[in-house]
Amino acid sequence: MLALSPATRDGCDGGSEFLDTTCGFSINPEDDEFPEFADHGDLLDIIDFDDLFGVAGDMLPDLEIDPEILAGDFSDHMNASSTVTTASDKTDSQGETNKGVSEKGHEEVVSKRDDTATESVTYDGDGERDRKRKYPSSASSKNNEGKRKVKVDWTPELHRRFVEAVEQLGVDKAVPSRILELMGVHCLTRHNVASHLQKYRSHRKHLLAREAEAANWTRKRHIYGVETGGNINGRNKNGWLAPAPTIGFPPPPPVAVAPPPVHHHHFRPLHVWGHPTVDQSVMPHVWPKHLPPPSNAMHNPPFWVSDSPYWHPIHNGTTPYLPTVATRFRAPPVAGIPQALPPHHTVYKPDNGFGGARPPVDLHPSKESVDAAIGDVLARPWLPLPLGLKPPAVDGVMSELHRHGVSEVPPTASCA
DNA sequence: GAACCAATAT
DNA sequence: AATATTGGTT
Repeated sequence: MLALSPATRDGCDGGSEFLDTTCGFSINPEDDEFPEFADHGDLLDIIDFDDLFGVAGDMLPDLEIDPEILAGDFSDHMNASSTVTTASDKTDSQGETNKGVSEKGHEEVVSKRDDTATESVTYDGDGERDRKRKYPSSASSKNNEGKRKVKVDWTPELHRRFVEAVEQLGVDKAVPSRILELMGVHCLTRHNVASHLQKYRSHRKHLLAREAEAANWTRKRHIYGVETGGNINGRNKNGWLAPAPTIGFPPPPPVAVAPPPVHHHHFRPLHVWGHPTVDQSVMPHVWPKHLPPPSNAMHNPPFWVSDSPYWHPIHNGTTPYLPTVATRFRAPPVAGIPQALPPHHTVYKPDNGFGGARPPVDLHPSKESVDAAIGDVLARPWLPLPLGLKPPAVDGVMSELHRHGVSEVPPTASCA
């Protein structure tokens, strides 16, 4: 793979051999692991490769190899040094100089393709799939006369810095040039950042709209539905602060919160787009794939399953945190362990997506409403299911319980 | 020249 | 389909 330079921001971790003052990246000639990190046990923990690159490994950041290197013996170069430098001191069409990256971060993930290269090479750590073309023809075939357009690989680390910069500036005041300054990643051009910013805003807009609708839905629950589990006077029944007004979901419990997954020591790895953090392998096959999973709590029950998708603001305690739908899901109560029973399940109403007066019944609830309804069910599975949701088959439940060591099921609580 | 947005390419 | 880049406009 590329671009995992273990150099730290203060350059104190002995990763200097990987520290590239230009836009560099590390290549590992090994297929299965990243031996250059072998001496940095923490790094292996810090970096969740599955999160970063997806289980399938097909969303790996691409690596562009300097044509000069490609012209030569590729493997020799790889073996000679795990750092390959490209895109240094190049000028893009705007005349902005790619000054290169002086990586001071924990794990620099910066790469940049050079379209003048005749080949784009991807190293994804998989011998079977270690090279592939991406955007093979664009600049090579039609922009070959000296223009040096490079395609930026917005790796999670790069994006993390981007988001940090945006948040630091404020989303409204964040303009490409300022972002670029704050990021301190000099191999990017203003145009690169502008493009990314455009997408970021677009995504954010979408996200906010979605959350607004979810919040709207929640609000309607309060207005029309039954009290939903104890949001009283801004606090829920356990005394936690109510969620922010625009966020319709409860915040993570402050005490009973399970620590984040143990492999996330120093930062929560960011997603590559389209690659959810949640381990899909633990999901029931029947789970609708467009819905967030009901957490893998059955295996390792966190009470708070949270993700930090690529585009989301970084949740480091100092920056705003926008919970996503996925963050609403908590572990279902364990069979046999009594829990305080909230009064009722919410009465779910179809949602036409608009607030205000009681909406006319719409037989096509929005996806958000369905998501929220399912989320609510998962949060309070002991309550009757809302209309339209079917309980799982008893057999399935029993076998699942057996799998988790629950062989005895107490008599029916008959609270239906 | 910068920023934004739409179109286009991959 | 998602994402990055390019090009046009302000």
